[in-house]
Amino acid sequence: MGKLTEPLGDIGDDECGLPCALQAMGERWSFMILRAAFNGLKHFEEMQSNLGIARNILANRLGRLVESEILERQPCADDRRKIEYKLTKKGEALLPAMIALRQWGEQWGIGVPSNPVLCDQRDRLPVQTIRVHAHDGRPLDWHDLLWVDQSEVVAEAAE
Amino acid sequence: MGKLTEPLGDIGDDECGLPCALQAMGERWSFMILRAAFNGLKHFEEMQSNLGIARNILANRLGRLVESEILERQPCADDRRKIEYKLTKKGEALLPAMIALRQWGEQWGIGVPSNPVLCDQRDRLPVQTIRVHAHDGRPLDWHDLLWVDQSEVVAEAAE
DNA sequence: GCTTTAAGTTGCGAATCACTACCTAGTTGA
DNA sequence: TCAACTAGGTAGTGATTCGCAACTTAAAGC
Repeated sequence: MGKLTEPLGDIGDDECGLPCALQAMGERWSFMILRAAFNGLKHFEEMQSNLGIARNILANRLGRLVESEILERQPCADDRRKIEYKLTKKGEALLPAMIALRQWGEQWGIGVPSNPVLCDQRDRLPVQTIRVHAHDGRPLDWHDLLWVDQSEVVAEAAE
Repeated sequence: MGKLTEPLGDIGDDECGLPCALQAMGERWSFMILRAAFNGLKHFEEMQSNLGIARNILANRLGRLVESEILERQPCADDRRKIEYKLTKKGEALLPAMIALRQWGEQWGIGVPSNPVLCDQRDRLPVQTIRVHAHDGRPLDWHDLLWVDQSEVVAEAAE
């Protein structure tokens, strides 16, 4: 039977958040379902027809996302056949990761910014490309980074 | 048969960069291999023992990442048995997406910032949490966002 | 030469995927 | 009230993929 507790066979977590994130989001369709949720799709049939995913896989993924508390599952009041899937805070927190991935795809896959463009509601101007920023706001690249042991960091940051 | 060109059965791309990104990065181990690359691991055996991934899967994933031009494959000059996998520019550009995912895992999975902490080399202070920013730098949440048609955006941005 | 090492490949059983058909509870409407 | 329809699944089936272990090939090292 489908062990729901450990979908990805033990990706081995030292003390890194990435394996942990992949535990919840590492499967093929997870990001696409999340995108659908961010785009306002709330119901099973909606997602199924929109994504073209197999019904049993969608059911399985939705169950897993609910179990991971990325989505919330609540029966509709007005039509008790319907079930509404909505993003939790934890789910919403995946937005930067999703946008970063999307932007990478735009830039390196499709070649040009895809349509529609993600904008700020306030001024309708496109959002920035997602980057890593230093604490003072400077954008950083890979070669500007360093892994520091937690104890050292706390000491210095407390200054 | 192993069509290498389309690893993830047709995730259906409207005009979004996300499906495109998932085409290259959507498989179980891809992010873990990428993390290894960012951490300086360059060789097959190194990655295999470090990640604990099956040899054939690693070989397959590496081939795919090279094919997607995320990694570059070059024989070592000093020891011609060895092959060096290194990140391309395209691969390095995945850093923000990877860090965003790692930070999400830290915050919502493990619960606390994991060890070691990612810092700026310059001042050894931790980097910011990755977020979506408006063009003027304001951090944005999901509800602050809006999808705008490209034609409209260009017109307004040209101002 | 003989052994070791790096980077794969092959074979096989187990798990996962996608496709289609079926099921069940709630709703509509005649 | 009873047939038809709809939302959200489950079941069965075959094709892929995964993970493990064993084998291969080519280059060093001694």
